[in-house]
Amino acid sequence: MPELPEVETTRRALLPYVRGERIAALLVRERRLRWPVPAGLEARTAGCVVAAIERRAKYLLLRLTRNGAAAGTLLCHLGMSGSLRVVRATEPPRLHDHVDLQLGNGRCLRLRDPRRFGCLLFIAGDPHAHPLLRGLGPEPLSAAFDGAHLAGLARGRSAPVKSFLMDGGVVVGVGNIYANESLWRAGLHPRRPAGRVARARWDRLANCVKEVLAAAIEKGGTTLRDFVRGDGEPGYFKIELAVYDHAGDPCPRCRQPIRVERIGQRSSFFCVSCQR
DNA sequence: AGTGCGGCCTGTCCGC
DNA sequence: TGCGGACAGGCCGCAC
Repeated sequence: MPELPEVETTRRALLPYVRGERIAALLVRERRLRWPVPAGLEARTAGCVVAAIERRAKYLLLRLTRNGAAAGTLLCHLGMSGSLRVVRATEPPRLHDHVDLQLGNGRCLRLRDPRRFGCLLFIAGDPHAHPLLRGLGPEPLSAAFDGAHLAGLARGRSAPVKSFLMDGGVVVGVGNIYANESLWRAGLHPRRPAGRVARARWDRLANCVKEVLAAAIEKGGTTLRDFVRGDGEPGYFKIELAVYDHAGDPCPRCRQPIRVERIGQRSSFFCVSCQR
């Protein structure tokens, strides 16, 4: 399940193989993703150069140029089962390999997404003005994300702090796993109403989010080779998780058993003893 | 405006 | 062993 660290790891892994390469052809085998892959995308992208790969939240942005001038952006989201890999153009596609971006260097950027929660869209103008990106909160690892930002938005909000933290308008890239881990690290009970979190605790939470995500990205760097080896699965890395999927296990801090409850339709793992 | 929830999908796991 | 059902997940879009 690609969360922000996985998406960023993917971006870094693809960059050396894709940046500056010409698109020989775009091949779409399955258009039915979260939104249909736009008709005519093949013609729009063929001959373009992938000038850069950026990331915004969990979206990857492939900046295209034609004759050196901006020619639009491919916007890709991996949903929860998606992966992007660089393979040799001759490698036969497997089940759920929906899109190939065939490159001039004999390689191929291959999108695989069994559950089809992901998307591949084209944006002609400024991608950050696109409805999907326009309303997003700050990047969690940027300076704009801090305790003051969280405290300001939380004023008067009754939603559980966990739901608040997973709201993309508040901060991007904090999915269920990292929300659980960050709240445990910060000692915050996931059900506490966001409007009733003391000011100093927002500073702590912001720092914990940054630490958890940065550590995961660092871990991802150790498995970069898996992404281009072209044999098996895209090497999602294992991260040591303190609470997520550890119901009943002892809390690493106080040894009390980890509880699991549903908050906002999501499984929430926490320690009743040291999260308040 | 804020909040909660349904729906999109398939692979995996569990119990019968 | 085979089968059905629950569940996991991000996140849009709707209803209140």
